[in-house]
Amino acid sequence: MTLTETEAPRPLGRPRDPRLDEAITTATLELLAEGGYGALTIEAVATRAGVGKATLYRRWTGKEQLVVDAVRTLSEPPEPGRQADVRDEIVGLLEALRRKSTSSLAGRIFPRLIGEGADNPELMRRYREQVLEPRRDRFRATLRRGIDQGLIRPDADLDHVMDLLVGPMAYRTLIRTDPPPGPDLAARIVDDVLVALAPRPETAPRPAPQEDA
Amino acid sequence: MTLTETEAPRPLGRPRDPRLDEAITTATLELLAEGGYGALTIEAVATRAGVGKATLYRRWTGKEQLVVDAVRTLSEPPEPGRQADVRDEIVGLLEALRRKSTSSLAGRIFPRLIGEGADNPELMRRYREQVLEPRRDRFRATLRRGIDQGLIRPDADLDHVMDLLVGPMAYRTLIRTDPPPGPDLAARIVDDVLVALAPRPETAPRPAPQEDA
Amino acid sequence: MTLTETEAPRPLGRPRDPRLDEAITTATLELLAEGGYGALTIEAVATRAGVGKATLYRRWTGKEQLVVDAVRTLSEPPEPGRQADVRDEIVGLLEALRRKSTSSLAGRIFPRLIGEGADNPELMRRYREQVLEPRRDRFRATLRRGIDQGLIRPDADLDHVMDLLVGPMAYRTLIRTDPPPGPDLAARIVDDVLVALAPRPETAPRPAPQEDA
Amino acid sequence: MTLTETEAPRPLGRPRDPRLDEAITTATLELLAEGGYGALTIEAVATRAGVGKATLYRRWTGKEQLVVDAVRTLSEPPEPGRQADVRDEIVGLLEALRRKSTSSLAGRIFPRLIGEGADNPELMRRYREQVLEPRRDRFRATLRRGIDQGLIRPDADLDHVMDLLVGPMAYRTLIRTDPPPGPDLAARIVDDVLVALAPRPETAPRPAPQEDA
DNA sequence: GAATAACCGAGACGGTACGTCTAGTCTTGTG
DNA sequence: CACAAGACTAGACGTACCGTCTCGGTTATTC
Repeated sequence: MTLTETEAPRPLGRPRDPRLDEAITTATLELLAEGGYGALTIEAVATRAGVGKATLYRRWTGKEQLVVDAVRTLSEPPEPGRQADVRDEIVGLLEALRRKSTSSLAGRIFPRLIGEGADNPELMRRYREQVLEPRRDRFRATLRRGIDQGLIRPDADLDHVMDLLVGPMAYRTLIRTDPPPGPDLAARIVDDVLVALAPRPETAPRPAPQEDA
Repeated sequence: MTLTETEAPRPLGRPRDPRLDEAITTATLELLAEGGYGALTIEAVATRAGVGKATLYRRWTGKEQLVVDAVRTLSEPPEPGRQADVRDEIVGLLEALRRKSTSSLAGRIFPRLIGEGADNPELMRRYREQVLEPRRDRFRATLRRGIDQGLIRPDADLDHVMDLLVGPMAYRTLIRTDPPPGPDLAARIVDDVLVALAPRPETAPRPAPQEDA
Repeated sequence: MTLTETEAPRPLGRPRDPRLDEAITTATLELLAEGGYGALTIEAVATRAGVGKATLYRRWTGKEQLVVDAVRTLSEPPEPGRQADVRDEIVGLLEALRRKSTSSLAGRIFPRLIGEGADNPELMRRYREQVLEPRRDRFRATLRRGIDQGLIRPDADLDHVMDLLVGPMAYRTLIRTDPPPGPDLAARIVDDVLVALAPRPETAPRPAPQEDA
Repeated sequence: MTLTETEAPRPLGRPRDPRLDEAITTATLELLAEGGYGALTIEAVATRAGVGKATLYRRWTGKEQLVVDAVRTLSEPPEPGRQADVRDEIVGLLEALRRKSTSSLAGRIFPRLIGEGADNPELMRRYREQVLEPRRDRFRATLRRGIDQGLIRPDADLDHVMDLLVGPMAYRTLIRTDPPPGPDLAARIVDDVLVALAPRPETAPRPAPQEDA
């Protein structure tokens, strides 16, 4: 049974040189590191990569797409190491986010993507799928272990939980950047939020607002 | 006692036409609304405002400053109405943020500012001082009332509390924009977070993580 | 005695497809006719001929050579028909030149060759040898008949005579193109010039310039 | 009676710097002299003239117009000196044409203009009006003196006469460039052609072609 | 009321990057 | 080897903005 399946139709002509992808991506990241987004021009990337501009436009439609791809290769391993203690693992994930955002190149590029994304839904979609979602999957698995261990209510909406945990950290690294968030922030966020998420059947989740009316 | 004090030195020459500030700001906002940040060029602003480019550069040093100022005039009233119930008032403040971010012009401009700000600390500083801080002051006053009413622990770090409340909302409107946050999000955040902030002397703030070791 | 002589060394591999020469030449002429020299790009020729660019460069070194060859095939028959009257035959040759220059594709291409030739002696040489000289040979034969018939002085420099006859026509079709030369121009040139070339032993060819000295 | 007339409306804004016209023209001619038409790129002209590309495009619509203007300034004085003898003066004019065409920069540029002109009537028109016609006016005046002195028939069509004289020289400098025309060519052309143009009431202008029938 | 000084609209200026196009070469698989 | 397809480097094209400068001309204050 020789199922031919889809079988890539093998395009005609000279195939694209796969090494150029890397040369271009590297040049992109170098330029970003050296001069920020403002110094990232297509012409500079092409020159630094030793590549014609046409080669660049053949593979990416513009600067933003190029940056997304470059950043993706940069941010592959979101693995903070598996911890025995789920709470510590969550802290580790948040702390990894802080370190990445405050120190590295990614910390300069990420806000740009947010900015571009506001007028460019396609860019945002690609970023979400290729960068954000893989990380969220990783995070979600950890939270599931938290449920198994009785740390988190079994009926909790894990997406919402992630919003509560990641949101404050993102806010402090992107928007309220001054004073810069310290290394204890992750633990503070986790401890505060986990209180609310703890399985506590005997406590009313909402402390009677009518006392104020 | 007529203290002359600093007394503006009264500059020589023809004074600046104050109406032009408004014309320029209006043109800026219109262009942003029509074509996004990419369509916002100094030349287009000048043409639309019926003004020479020099007049623009006489008053602002560049595009970013112009945008910050324009946005500031746009976002003056952060007043969601004073509520009797503090909890409802906090929900109102967060919901106002969501509505602003998801619907209006500001929702397109704000991410751009974040992006520009990453490489432009001066821009970020101005934005923080002129837009962010006034809103935080407003929010902080509300939280103080929450302490007075016994809703929030008296020793809570209010800046941190704001991070916990605003962070998730910002995260959902800026970064994890899909699916878009709904009108119930503000209440969910507030209810979850306030549990953790409630004055609860008899409860350990951290629910014994050793059960997992 | 089978003398092997030069005996083409019979190249290895697949032989060149002779039909492609024609396909390329045809495509070249079509493009010239449609959009002029500016529309004649190597890529367009290759596409139209259904041929790879390499095939083109394998046979011609560049655009100019290609055009020369294409024009040559176009302008093969310079035969205006043999006339009994030599004077009429000369008129016919000049008139053929006028018609060719003012009406056809060649009239657009020929000036280009002149232009390219100024910086490209090799091109000019090929053009001269392959297009010009054959026509001059034809013309020269007619003039020889003119000498035989007593129309032209036997000691006349026929190359110079051709310059005197062809020059004015070329000038009117290439340079002083406005107003465009009419069908009577050939006869006017021939009649005027032949006066000077007539065998007239009793007349001094040069009307005594010493009267002015 | 204050006739307002047309009165140039005095354009708004900063006036164009007239020195740049010259800088650009000079750069154009230098580049043409150094590398021929192929080396003449708009970018090179702008760089050499120390000028932005926009400045160039503000004043000329393209490369051809720029070249025409540059050539015009180059070829202003077509004055070979007024000779007592009209015949010598005509020889001088033709010889000046030969020298210009075979030696100088103009000799490289002129053929290019012919080439471009074939597909670019507007360019040809400008060239004719700004370069050619002034020279022809000069030539025509000389021919009129020739009529006055009895050298040329009073009823001669002077435009046609110029074609007969200039045509052969142009042909030898532009098209049949090999062998290159020598310094005696002008005299040969003039002497031959003037025979045909001489006032000769007693001679039939056409030497009986019926002898050949 | 004349001088002075800064304002104003218009638009030229040197630069820089854009995205497209073509030239001429190189690299695939196929014949 | 030839061939079609098309990737590749190089670099010019003409356009768009940037931020500055230079005009003629307009308000204000100061002498």
